[in-house]
Amino acid sequence: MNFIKFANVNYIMKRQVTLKQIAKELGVSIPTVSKALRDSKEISEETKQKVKAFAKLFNYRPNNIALSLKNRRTKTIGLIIPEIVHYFFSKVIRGVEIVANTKGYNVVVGLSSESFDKEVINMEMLANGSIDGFILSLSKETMLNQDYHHFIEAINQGMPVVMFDRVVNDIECDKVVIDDLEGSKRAVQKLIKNGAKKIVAITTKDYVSVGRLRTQGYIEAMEEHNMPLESNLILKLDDTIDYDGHLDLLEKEIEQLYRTNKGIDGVFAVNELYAVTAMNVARKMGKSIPDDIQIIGFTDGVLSRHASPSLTTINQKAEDMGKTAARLLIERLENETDEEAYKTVVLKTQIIERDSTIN
Amino acid sequence: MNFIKFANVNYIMKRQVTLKQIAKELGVSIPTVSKALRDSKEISEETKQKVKAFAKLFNYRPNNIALSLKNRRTKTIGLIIPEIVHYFFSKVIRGVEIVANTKGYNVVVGLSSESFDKEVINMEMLANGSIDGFILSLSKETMLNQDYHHFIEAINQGMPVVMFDRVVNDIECDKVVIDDLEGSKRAVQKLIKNGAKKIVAITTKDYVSVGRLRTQGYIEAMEEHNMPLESNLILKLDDTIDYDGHLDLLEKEIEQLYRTNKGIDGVFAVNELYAVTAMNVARKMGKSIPDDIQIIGFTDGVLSRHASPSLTTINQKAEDMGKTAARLLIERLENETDEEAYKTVVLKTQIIERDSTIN
DNA sequence: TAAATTTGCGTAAACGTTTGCGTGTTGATA
DNA sequence: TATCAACACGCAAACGTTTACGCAAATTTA
Repeated sequence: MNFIKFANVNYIMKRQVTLKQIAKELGVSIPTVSKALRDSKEISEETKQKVKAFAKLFNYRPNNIALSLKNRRTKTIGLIIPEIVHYFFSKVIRGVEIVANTKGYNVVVGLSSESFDKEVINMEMLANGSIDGFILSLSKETMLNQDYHHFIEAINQGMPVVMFDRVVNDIECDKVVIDDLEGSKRAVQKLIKNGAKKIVAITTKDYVSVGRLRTQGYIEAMEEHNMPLESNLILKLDDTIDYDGHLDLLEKEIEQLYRTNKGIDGVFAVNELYAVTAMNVARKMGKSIPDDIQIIGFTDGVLSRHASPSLTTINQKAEDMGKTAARLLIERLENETDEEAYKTVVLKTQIIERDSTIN
Repeated sequence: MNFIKFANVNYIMKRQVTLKQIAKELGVSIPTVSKALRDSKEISEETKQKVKAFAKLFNYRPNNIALSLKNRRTKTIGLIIPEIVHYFFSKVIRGVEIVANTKGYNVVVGLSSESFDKEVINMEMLANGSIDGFILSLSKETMLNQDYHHFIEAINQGMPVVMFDRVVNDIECDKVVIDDLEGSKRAVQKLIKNGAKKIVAITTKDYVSVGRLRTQGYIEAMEEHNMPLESNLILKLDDTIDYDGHLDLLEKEIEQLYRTNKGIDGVFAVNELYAVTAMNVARKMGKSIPDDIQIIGFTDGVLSRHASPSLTTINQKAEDMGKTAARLLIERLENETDEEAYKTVVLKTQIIERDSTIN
């Protein structure tokens, strides 16, 4: 007999009790126990009482794995994200968790670390019966490679997939995105309306789908207001993997941008790291925010909120995105009906006004 | 027959193939297929070839749930954390993921949201066979309640538990913590050595174990240097749940602290939110950092790194903590040996020098 | 050529459930 | 008292694996 000790008291270690053990102990069959616990009318009141009492005493809980095997559904969602130490993605996780849990689902998280191979491996680890469906956002490498066979295979095997934020249009599955183009357009319009004359965009290379759309939003807003649209006003940064010194390089590039383009008075950045760095560099160069330069960044995260002055941002709706993705997936898992109606939900962004713009 | 479509090509939808189907197709028994795939010498070369070819063609993968049931181990770790939109905890997750994945484990994440009930519910959802062991950090409410029955029950049922960061000493299980006391002591010593004469501590209420220890570190350092130790130099904040306006309140309290204690020239904060807020408030009051006031915060996160000036911090070793916890758990899961030797691993912190102190 | 061994496969049981169905016992009805 | 329904339970099969064991056929040995 095994013991465990707490506060100097020894507790008998009772391994998780099964139907079999209850049945044996009570001298009935396993199905009888099962039925008694599920209140089947096949079983007499007396037996039910007995079984229930015993089950309660020994804290019986049906083994989830056995149920999963029998039901051929695990009530578990696989969530693959490119990076977890990241405000946006951790908020998405939270959204997924909240909806999943209220519907009785668990969430297993896989990290691709922006790597194609890890994305594939993670999906393979989960696709063998461990989960009922995927929620995922593409790694940067996958976007570069444009190799989507692992998604196709998953869908192919009847495993529903919901993509969010970084999606691939060609694949037929449910998707959740925000109005990247519209949102950036409004941000740039706000800078223009606030009187900015020379606005730069700090963005990523075009293979990042959301980066491309946000850049496009900047361009359209500028064009519609007949603002000077020069290619050197658009700084496209290579944000592959964070390495040490990444931040230094970022600062240098932005400083360079300011120096080669005198008179910049507006900055539109596609993420909050770029925005806050743009602000810090400007301040080090003696500029005042928002009087000399106004700044708006995408993604409303901790950096924006706690920067000084705080940053005006476009809310990326991370938690909503997670919740929506989870709802879409669970709906598809539980309604075998409307087989082929894949949806793409577009979430509306809004501008959170803070102190890096004139309000 | 079902189809899926990609790039305008129809693919036949092949549901995950099983041993049974392969057996039927090849006219052999299920065990033969199983053995063939596992290269058993009971099976002839010829049959092996045939089976393997077929399995490869149909991309056979053993069903994980069935394996879990048979082996009575899921190769899945349950990770319960109080909050996910949080630099420290998301880094811990990453650490756990990395180690878990390299050892063939999955990680299912549960969020307690600092709530006792959710912590219990999450553990119950997972403890019924879904996972092999827990890694967890206590919710604030649990620390307040001091109700640990759910941990005891888990351990009681033979489910190993590893606690990290916010641990409870009375429970016998593996633990990973950092040298909170030692680390804070060194931080405060640094401020003293740098010439600070009037140092405040901004900390949490004492029921938060790590807060208590860090406060204790401050006190010991102050005492050892014969510095004035006044109770109004220690600001103990109630950091239960983030509600809207939480930040405003925080700023007010800190401003109050500065106003009632003239001549503060050193701040020791137990987390980076407090540190960055202390800095922002000081700056708004016209103080210069680090010339007028030097600041050191616990936890080396994004806020500290991207604040301006950047914050000197104590590295909380989040990723190491996750990795260590995962290693401890997996070791216990895989070595049935050394039954009762529970370990507590203490990770050493170090000070990351940045611009909020004179270096 | 008979006996012993090896080879190659199938059977059965197990992991922990649930559910359809069969069956013996009880009590009521004719 | 014979017949029938209702009751209360057990059996079997199923989910997808793995593994110990049994057994016939093929091969080797004496």
